[in-house]
Amino acid sequence: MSALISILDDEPAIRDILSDALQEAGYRTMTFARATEFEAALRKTTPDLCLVDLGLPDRDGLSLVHRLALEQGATVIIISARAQTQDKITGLELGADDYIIKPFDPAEVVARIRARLRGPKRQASSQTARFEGWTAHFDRFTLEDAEGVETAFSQAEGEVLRLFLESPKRLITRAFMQETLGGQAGDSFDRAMDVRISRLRTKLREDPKNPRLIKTIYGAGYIFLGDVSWS
Amino acid sequence: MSALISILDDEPAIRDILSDALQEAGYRTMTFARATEFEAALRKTTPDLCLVDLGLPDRDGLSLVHRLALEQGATVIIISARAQTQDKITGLELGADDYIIKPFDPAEVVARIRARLRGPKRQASSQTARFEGWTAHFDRFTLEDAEGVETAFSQAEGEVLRLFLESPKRLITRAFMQETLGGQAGDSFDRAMDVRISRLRTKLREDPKNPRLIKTIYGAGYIFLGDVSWS
DNA sequence: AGCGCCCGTTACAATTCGTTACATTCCGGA
DNA sequence: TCCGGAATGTAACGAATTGTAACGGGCGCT
Repeated sequence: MSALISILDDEPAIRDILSDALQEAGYRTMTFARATEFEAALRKTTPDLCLVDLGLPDRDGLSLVHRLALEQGATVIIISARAQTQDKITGLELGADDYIIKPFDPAEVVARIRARLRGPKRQASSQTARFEGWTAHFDRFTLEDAEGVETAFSQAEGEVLRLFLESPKRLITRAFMQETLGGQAGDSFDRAMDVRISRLRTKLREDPKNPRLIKTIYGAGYIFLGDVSWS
Repeated sequence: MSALISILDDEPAIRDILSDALQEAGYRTMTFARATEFEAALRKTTPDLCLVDLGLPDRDGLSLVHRLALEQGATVIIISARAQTQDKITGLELGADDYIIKPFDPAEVVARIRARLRGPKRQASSQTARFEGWTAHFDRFTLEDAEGVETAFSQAEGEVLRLFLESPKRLITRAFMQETLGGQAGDSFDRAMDVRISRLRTKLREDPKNPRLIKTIYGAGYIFLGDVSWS
């Protein structure tokens, strides 16, 4: 299943252009004309990335961006006709990940979205992460508990763990995981991801009834809780 | 310690402008005129972010970007005079995180760098609300009573609880709840909302005959009583 | 080949949450 | 006050989603 991208713009032509280009590129899209509709949909499904047009008629777009980006931790790209540097700075400061000016080339928008969904970069030197008494050594593929006991984790488990540790306290959708970890997109529902998570939870000694670190969000994805520091 | 930013550009004026603006913004900077110097420095220190000018005299900039971004995992922003869409796409495809066109406004560059460095570290603000001896942890999906005992609540229950806690002591109509929480506004009355509230009341240990916190207004909706303080 | 480990697949159990069914409560009118 | 229909409470059911034990193919190693 590919990543889901929400488009919020009051001009139907813009919505269509973006939606077509993104679907052509293999993404799923949802379009909204008004902020209220968009917010209603947000309660049900969580998009992997939001394209938001500023200058909506029914709401202050910047406050929406702020709520989305900083409070909810979503990935947001602003699309706007306002090309002043100050507008861009304000938008980025409020939490947007990118700021694209109208008129735009759909191909560039797609490229910028790809760059965002590629996932957070890690410093080549950062191969160790500490969190909640654990230490993950990605160079050695081991997980060290508070007492210093090391347990090995495998490649697949490490990919998932790394994804979590790179974006703690943020919702990670199933779609995004498959996109990033390269599970084959397509017909079969991918239970492989569930199994990976299950195995990872076992190594983290999570209580199945009451997971403290990897929390499931029914119908959406997972959230990794816990403060992470890389070194 | 502030983040370290490497600047690679063959024009001294550009290097100075960028370096000054970034230091003004609180970053440490290192500047390089040629790719070879830059690569030599890379072996000693790893910058948190690299600003790379394409069109360097002594090397194909794109291959440098590719090595930096995809192989070494560095965060790279391209600065270039080439404004064609295809150039941007190629740069982003090769692993750059952003692509800024010359001439640029230094303030915008700083804003975009801030947005990049904020990236993976961004955490959803911890959402907790205290009311009448209870503490609701929306980041953890748990409800903590006065003794510190935590009970988990589910996604759907949390949506309703959040709605109440955001508007305490005010009437919340049934219609508003359905619109906001996205239940299909179909033909039939949505009993799902009643059920959600019922389940929530159970977790709040409400006396069914005499609810203290979630009060029903017959024919209208609900009111959440109780003083709420968010943090 | 034989063994062992990784990891996706399958099958089944558990959970979530909307729907249904019925009990209970509310409120206006007789 | 009593009655009846509408509104609300909630237990029970079931479809969809998720957890995980078990199986087996693929691959490297001896």
